[in-house]
Amino acid sequence: MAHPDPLPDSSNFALGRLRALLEGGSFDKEQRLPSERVLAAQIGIGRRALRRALEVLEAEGRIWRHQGKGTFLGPRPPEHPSDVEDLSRRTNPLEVMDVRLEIEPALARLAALRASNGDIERLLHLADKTASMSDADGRELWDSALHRAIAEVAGNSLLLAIFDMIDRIRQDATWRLLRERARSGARQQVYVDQHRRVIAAIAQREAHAAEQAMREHLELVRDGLLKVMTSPLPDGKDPQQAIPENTEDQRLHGT
Amino acid sequence: MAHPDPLPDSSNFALGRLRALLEGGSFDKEQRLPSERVLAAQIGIGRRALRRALEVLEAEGRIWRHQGKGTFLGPRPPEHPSDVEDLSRRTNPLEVMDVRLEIEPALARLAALRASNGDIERLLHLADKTASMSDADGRELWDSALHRAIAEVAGNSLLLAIFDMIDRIRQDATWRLLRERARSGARQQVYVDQHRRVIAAIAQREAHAAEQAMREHLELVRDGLLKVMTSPLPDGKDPQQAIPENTEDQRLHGT
DNA sequence: AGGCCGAACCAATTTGCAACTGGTTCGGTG
DNA sequence: CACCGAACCAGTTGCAAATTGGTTCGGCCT
Repeated sequence: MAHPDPLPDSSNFALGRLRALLEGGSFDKEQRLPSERVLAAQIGIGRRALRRALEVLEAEGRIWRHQGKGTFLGPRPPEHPSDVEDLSRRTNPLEVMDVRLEIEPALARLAALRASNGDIERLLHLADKTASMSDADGRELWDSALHRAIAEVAGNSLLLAIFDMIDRIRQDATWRLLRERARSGARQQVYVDQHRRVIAAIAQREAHAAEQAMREHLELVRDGLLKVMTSPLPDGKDPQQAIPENTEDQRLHGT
Repeated sequence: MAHPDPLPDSSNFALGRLRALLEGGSFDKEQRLPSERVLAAQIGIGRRALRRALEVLEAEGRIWRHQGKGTFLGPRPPEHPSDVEDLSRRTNPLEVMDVRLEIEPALARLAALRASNGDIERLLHLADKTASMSDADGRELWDSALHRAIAEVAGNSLLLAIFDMIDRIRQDATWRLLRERARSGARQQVYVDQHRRVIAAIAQREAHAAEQAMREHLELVRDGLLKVMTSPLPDGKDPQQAIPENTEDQRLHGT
């Protein structure tokens, strides 16, 4: 009886009954099955026996179940991964920077190709705002607004949505402390200059220059982040405590 | 009095009063202002006058407002763009394919570097399932599950989240018809072969081959999409009606 | 003892409703 | 004419109730 294949239905009446329903394509062609309580009553068996049969079908990949939702036909759909809280727990700042280095230079290049004069005025205004902020919190807000404005100007709605997802993770409170330290001191002025260089390239419609300027900017941001993460704090605190475990470098194109 | 600068408060008592509050950094250092009704009562003016003053402040970028939420200091945050319905209305299949061509080859390469034997078994099982489906709906489901499994194996949580966003848009009902046509006929068998080639490269840990195989697969999918979109239907229907206006080719790296 | 059923409870999700917010219109007042 | 008060519309949030799968328990039958 130690048969490795769980298919024989001989030992289970409910399983055969369920398979018949599934193959029959019932349920109004919807993917959702009735609730376990209803289904058990329909077949005329107990809920415990029904669940044992459903476990088999789920293991075979014919159905998938989720607490609070129901039981459905077909392969299990992806979990909703856009929750910023969950996601910012699973990823880490270096992953984020690698993806930003992949996305934002392309956005800057597209922005250079499509920016109107009004767009450029708006970017300059945001750059001024960013530079004029005195507190770290204000800098973060306006810096984010500037980078997003560039993404808007690029005119690719899907890339903009991807940027927004990354940006929301970036602004998560967990990493605020880390980024404030990476942004502190003389680095801030360099960032301001780099912002202006990106916008200047966009204003002159030099796509490649804009792409390169953005890449240099983000590489400096990443380098600052790396230094903060790997070097100990002057007062002795351990910076690693704020960083999830997965810190390996994952280049996207370095075949 | 056609002064271009909207700053003079002389004509408006409420505006000066509001500016004083904003500069004073009140409101418990929170970004949220009291509701219009409360704020109007505090200042001692009517709601209509208050709103006129708030319009000026909003145009200057000092505050932003949203119905149902409230009035806040600082730059306007990005609208939540992860709603699949809104997003699939704004983007188009070609934008999606361009981004997929940017993301998924990288995922295949990473998957080749990190796949365990169990992962590879799972990918093969999904490929078999995809190939065995007889109806278009089933093919779509299992094809999506296969591509996502590769993204899972890649092990970069942020890229996985980005893939999921794209995939949810891809599965939107609006484009179902279009993709079914692009997938029809002999093309289906080629897709099956390409899937197996990608998985074979992953199984042999050949990162570059996996990346290239995935790129070729997606390029063929995009070409099929292009043909369907640009050529008229045999029965005379206009395929353009299902496609938003923004159909220009937006390469991400073709400087 | 083992298998099954009914019932109850837990936990995650969806749904519906009430409260609140900005957006708008209307009539009244000085 | 500018302003106010009030009412209503529309979008958002928060919370409680209902629903669902996940789990445990006691009782019944073979």
